[in-house]
Amino acid sequence: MNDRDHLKGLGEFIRTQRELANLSLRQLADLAKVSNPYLSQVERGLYKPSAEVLKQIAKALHLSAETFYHQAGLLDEDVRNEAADAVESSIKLDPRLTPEQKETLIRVYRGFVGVDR
Amino acid sequence: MNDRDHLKGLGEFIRTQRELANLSLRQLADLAKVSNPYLSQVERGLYKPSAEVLKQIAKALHLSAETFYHQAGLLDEDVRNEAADAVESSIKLDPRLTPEQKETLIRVYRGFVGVDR
DNA sequence: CCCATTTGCTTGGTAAACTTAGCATGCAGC
DNA sequence: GCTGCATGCTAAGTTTACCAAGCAAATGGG
Repeated sequence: MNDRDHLKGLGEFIRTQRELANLSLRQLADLAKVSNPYLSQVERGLYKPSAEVLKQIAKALHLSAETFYHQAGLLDEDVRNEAADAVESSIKLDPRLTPEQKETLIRVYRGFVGVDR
Repeated sequence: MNDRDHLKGLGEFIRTQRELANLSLRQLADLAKVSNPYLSQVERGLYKPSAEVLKQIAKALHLSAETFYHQAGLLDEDVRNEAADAVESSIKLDPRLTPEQKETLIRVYRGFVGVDR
């Protein structure tokens, strides 16, 4: 098991978030005040960004720094799979969703993770 | 105004905590798995430790990593829509989902709640 | 006193984070 | 066709986090 596997995960996570925000690599790099080649390398898992860079990226994407630290494995706690139930329960608790929409989302989610309840 | 001033604050903070715990520099260095010269330099504000080192130090001192990140100025911002974003962030953190699946789920979710970011 | 141990620090080096300049492709308008 | 601009990437360099070895001052026991 490569030590840098979780790094790659972090990079993919950043790239996904960037694309969800419809930002180009250069745009995000400017917002986060890092060079674009460096961001490129981070997203491909070649380097692990410092916490400050993570913080800037988080800010640029309007996400919490905690989210990124967690993804980067920088927050000590529990590698528990409570994350799985977190998706379903947060869906169930979201007041903006109708019951039908909740059901749809959970179905899609379970299809992805292969849960069979 | 020197850029390293807040760094010095962090170093002093670490040193204070270490002394409060009655640990020698070398002892804490061992616990945190860093070299003792390096810890010495960190405490005097010469270097800014990575988040991982901070995490190890926090653990060794039985303090929360958040405390240190905050002290290091790595955590300040953005405590906003915590509840409203619960669905999205839990999706993002779910290790069983591929980036593509996360993207799909979030798109569906945003479609439902009518978010436009 | 002497020796051992512990304290924090300096020096010199390596590896990795991060930058600047530039390359290649793709797409818009002319 | 070109031209210009945006995209992401590579190559080569600088900076800095971090380590191993070792040094000087203090402490304490014999």
